[in-house]
Amino acid sequence: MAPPPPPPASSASSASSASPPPQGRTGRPRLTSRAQILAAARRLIDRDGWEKLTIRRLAAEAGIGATTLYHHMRDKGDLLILLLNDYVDRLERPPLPEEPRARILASATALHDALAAWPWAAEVATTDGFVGLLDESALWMVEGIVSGAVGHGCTQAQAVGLFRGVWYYTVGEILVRAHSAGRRAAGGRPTGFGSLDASRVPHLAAIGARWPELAARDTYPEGLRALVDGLLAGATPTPSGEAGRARGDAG
Amino acid sequence: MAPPPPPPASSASSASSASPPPQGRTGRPRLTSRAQILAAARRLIDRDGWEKLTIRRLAAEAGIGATTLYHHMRDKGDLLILLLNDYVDRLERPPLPEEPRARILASATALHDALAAWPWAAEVATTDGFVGLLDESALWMVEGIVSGAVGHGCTQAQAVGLFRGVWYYTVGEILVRAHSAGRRAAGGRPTGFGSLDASRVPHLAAIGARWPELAARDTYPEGLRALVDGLLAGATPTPSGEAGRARGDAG
DNA sequence: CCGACTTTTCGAACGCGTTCCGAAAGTAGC
DNA sequence: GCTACTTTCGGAACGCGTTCGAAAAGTCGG
Repeated sequence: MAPPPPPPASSASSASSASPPPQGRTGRPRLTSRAQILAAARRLIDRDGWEKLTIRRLAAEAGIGATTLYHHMRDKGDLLILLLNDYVDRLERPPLPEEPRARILASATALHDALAAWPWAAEVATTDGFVGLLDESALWMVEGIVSGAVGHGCTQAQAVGLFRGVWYYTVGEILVRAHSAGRRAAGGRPTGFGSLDASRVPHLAAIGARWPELAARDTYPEGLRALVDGLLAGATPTPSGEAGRARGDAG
Repeated sequence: MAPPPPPPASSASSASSASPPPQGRTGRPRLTSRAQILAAARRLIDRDGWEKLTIRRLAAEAGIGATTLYHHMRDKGDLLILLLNDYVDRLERPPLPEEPRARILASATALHDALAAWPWAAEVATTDGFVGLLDESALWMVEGIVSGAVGHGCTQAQAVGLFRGVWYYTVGEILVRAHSAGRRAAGGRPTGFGSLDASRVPHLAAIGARWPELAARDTYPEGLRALVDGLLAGATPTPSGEAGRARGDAG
């Protein structure tokens, strides 16, 4: 029954720093470093757009065979996470508020904005253990949410639960936004709103043609506030360790 | 700035009923009906599993050429939505509570459970205008959420906003769950929890190895309740049409 | 110097979703 | 019975992510 969502880990398949083992290594030496591949990927994206980032094109840009790339990364998702860490690394890190609730909201908004500004985030954001694949330089957003929850009096379990709720809501918004934008860029129909049976779905029929207008608004902040307030209200305000663990969580 | 999320429409590219134009039609007559294709798809899924549902295999199962399928549906996403509607049609429709908040929760849970039980939902749930592609026999879940919101005193804008919040949260949970389950089925590493810098991310470091255990719990219901309560609390309780539209929504 | 051993490189191939375009098979008008 | 016209059919091909296996290029122990 319990779904297995993103757990963190220090360094998984895709580490961040280019490990320096050019000394006394056995086997054929590499002709291309990971840094060179990432640089080629950035060049390719800047020049042709991120949807043109394919394995073969990247290999051509880097001047190597396509299959050689698979000795530097497990699959394309790995490459995207590498690029994401690289992108977040360059991001400036704003100061977070001290007040717990404000810190949660600021951290979540930073997380959301980082993903929203990264058009190809949708392709990896739901990877198993995604959060655990982030560099420590990106984990400050997760830390901000968890620390805010703990600072408000949540137990560890409640804090992780709050983060997961925020994560689900955020990643859902990002993915729907990304796919809508993609289709909208293509020649999509305006999705008018035709004949709904008013006796079966009266409220939807009443909204009718207004739906597209209403659904086009950016309601992420309101939803985030509502979610966080609701979760914080359900959390025990006893700041002592694990007390009251039976309340407010899946018992 | 405003993202364009799922708007409904009565019947888009993928209608539900097999239209009956076998009379006086010009052009070459079809050898295969849409119903036959869907039946072949269900057969294929039941026999080999849904991950084996590919265009070519489906064509072979239906006894037609692969490219012929594209005269019956726009693309594979269309096929999946056809199958989803077909699946939801057979679903029993539980009675919904009268009380607005309870109706919202019941409708959202039904939506969530329907998607969660449909393993390939993740591939289409974020399609642009997804909700609008649903048959009326599936829209009762959306109607339940919107009607609950309106019944609580929300304006149309607030009701649509509430639905979108619930939709984002739900689809995020579904997608993360689906991708986690997929990887976990394969030989995934246990995602332990290595060495985090306690001075940079103290709370994450403190949680440490407990994260997987805490993240494995099913916290969807708590998050849903929190989100709905928060959004209802922010909505104006004036049940008169569009009054108070400036409050609680994107002004 | 020479065979193990290890690692990298990459051409060939697979199955995928999808597009192109010519051939086939009907109806409609004459 | 012909000639349009319209629609369906499906083989060929494209680019995609990914796997396989053989060749290449180093280190190491003797």
